[in-house]
Amino acid sequence: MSDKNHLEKRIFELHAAVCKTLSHPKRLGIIDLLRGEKEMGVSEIAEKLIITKANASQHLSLMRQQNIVKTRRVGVTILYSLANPKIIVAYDALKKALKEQLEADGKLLEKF
Amino acid sequence: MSDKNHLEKRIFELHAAVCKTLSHPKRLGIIDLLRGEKEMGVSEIAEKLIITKANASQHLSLMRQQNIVKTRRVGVTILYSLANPKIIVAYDALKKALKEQLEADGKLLEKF
DNA sequence: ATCATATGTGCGAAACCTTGCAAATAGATA
DNA sequence: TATCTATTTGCAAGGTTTCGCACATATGAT
Repeated sequence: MSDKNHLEKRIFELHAAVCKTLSHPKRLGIIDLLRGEKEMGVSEIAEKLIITKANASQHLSLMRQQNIVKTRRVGVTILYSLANPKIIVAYDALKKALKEQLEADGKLLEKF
Repeated sequence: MSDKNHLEKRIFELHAAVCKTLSHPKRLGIIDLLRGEKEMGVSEIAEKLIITKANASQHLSLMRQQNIVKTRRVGVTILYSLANPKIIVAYDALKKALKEQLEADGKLLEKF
């Protein structure tokens, strides 16, 4: 029991760590940019999200540590892409749950 | 375009806010306790997670603000339950993605 | 080797999160 | 009303996150 509880605790911690990485609007924006097998360099990502390159690099670095994105070097640029496309499934499931919740609350946003 | 971008930004912010709420081990523990239409009082939750009642109440309050849990009063105790069971779908999807990632990394945890 | 360009890193300030503890509240029941 | 119990809230300490800025590094081309 102590063992099982400890394992469960570890799992919650890992799960929470990934959620935490997903819990920033800019990082969600990055995931959305990269969905569908896309690859992008830091500068392009920074430009589309309207943030500094350094800041984009910081977020990407965090996401790489969590194995949410992976990198590939092509010449002088580093292309980022999703390391685990299944993350998108969770991303979409949460978005769907939120959408239905908003609709139920009458605060519906079309285009969601 | 400015409008669409702004809306998207709002959506990322909402999505991120919910992710943030899900990004704490104790709160994931609470969700896990409440899955499957279960209802529980603050004291019982605090006891099972081995945290103080005040702390459990603090986490629950945060989750109620995000409409992740809802409450119902029965006599002197306040029963908490999941407000939006679809959140569990996202929760499980992420867990599954993590599981596969860990297995691919060779760091597999059985019982996950 | 030197330069130009694409990324990454270190640092400090401000904002934010988590916790325990003590005190406050809200119903229920006598 | 007085009181009991379950829950909530206020607060301060300590920790973490995010950001911009300046600087550092890496690769390719000249």
